[in-house]
Amino acid sequence: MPELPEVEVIRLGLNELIIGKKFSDVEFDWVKSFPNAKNDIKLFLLNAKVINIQRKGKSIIINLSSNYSLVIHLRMTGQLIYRGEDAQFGGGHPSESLVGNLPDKSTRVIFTFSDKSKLFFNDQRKFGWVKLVPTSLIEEISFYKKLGPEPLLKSFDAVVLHERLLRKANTSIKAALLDQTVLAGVGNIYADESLWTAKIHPATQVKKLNIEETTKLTRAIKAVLKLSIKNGGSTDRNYVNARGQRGNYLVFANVFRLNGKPCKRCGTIIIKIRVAGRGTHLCPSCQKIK
DNA sequence: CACTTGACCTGTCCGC
DNA sequence: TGCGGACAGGTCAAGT
Repeated sequence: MPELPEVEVIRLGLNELIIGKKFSDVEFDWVKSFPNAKNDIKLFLLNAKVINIQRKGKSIIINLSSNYSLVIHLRMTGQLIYRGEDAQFGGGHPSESLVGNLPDKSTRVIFTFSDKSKLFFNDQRKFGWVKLVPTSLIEEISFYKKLGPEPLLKSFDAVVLHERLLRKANTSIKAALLDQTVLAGVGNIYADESLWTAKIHPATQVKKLNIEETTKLTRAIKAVLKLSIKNGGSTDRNYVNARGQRGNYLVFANVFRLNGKPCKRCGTIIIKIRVAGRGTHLCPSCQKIK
């Protein structure tokens, strides 16, 4: 669920909250949530300071003064929540947080900074992970080697998307958009929203798209992602930002989770089908299969 | 080789 | 009320 906009909103929050802070302790009980921690944390995490925070696709990279980096993937249900030193509720605004006292039963890793504030990695379904890797080796991570272009860069345009789609000619456009090697950061919510905006049926074979449709789709992807970031991302089930607050994008959603409701463009009832093994929402009038 | 399916997990919801 | 099963959907490994 955390897709590009949600991860970007977390990054922006962490940028305000933890830059310059020094790690003083780390605790974890679920080994798979922090698989390589044992070997390296004492030398390269404790006493290291946070230099800056990046995002690549749906992952977060916290660069440290030790020339190591924490690489974090939230997968389905991961959360990164900062709490100030003065309260478990954090920041003195418990009512703003969707999350109660921390740690709770889905807390997997607890980072403590030297000022006693904490960063909690919560992950109900345990699919997410934190890894500590040398900063110089980040580009060698196989996931990053294969990762497609960032859709919000100016350099990402219809020509680039068309090129990336060439080797996926026989699959559906929805499967292609979800494929992180085609482009980075789009997941189920924004794939459905972008395809509705561009008036393309999600099951359309990639090779049947013309340049006009690819251009519309490129614009739609950028617009949808930007609107979501502006509104704090999508809280479908349990996404929260670094302050534990929910996002508001789904107020603006046009199809996602709106099956049974009228299409905002034409009034036809939105349906939910399965495409590429995923729940897929579309307007059967606006988005015709070719 | 391209593409699909299953595994990884837990919580929620639905039908019986 | 309890219980089994479907479902949620990101990524990798295994299978077709």
